[in-house]
Amino acid sequence: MKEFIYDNKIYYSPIEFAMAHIGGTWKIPILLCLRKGSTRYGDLKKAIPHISDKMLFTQLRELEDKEMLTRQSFLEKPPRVEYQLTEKAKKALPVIDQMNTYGIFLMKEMGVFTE
Amino acid sequence: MKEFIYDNKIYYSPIEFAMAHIGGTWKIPILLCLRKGSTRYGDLKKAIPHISDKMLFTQLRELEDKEMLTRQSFLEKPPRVEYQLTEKAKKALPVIDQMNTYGIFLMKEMGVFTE
DNA sequence: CGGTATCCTTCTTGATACTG
DNA sequence: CAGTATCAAGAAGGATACCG
Repeated sequence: MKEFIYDNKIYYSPIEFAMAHIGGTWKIPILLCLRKGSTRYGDLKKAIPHISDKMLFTQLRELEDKEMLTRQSFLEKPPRVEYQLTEKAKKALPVIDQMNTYGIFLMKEMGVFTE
Repeated sequence: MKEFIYDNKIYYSPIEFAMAHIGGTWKIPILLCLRKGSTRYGDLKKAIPHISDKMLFTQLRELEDKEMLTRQSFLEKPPRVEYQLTEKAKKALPVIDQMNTYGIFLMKEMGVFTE
């Protein structure tokens, strides 16, 4: 597999490319919350309590730039914004689920129990 | 899902835990090379030319600490060291393959072609 | 409500050089 | 051959405060 450039960044494998879309600490939790029904900024904050505003903000923008979600803003008072998964993001969900399954396997393997 | 602590580090989901094992830039490429038959430090260097010695060294140690590979050193001249995937790591391979498939899907979607 | 900006710290990665 | 050490640059992440 040859390396390639996308958006001024070099990638050496499809996996690196995939990781740019769903990797890092926050992207998967955000995508999972959106699947579970959260649509608004405040919903996401509640569902992921340990994320800072800055991280939620920057990660949402990155996901939007990568077309993993759409952002629709309504001109109301108080303001309302809705985030939705794109088809591209929905295709990632099975991968994420499998990763989750593997994580649970590892936790059992290492003797990590969660009550 | 409640957060949990393992090895003095806090995790908020099984996915984060899985990512600690196979995430980052280098762990997956290393695991894939070992699957493809590389067993020695030099083999890995050749198969992943853009990795620095420091990164290869530190990532191998981390993977060893996490029991994703075994390191067997032979007292010969010149020295010989062999790395092998553990069962735990082999269980990650389907996840990695699916991630690869998703990466290829994304590349096609974004119009990234590799000759 | 839903951001956005600034500053600062910490973690990750890279370059380089040296060793048993 | 297979590391190991040191230094530095850059990216990622957290704290805090303010805005439309």
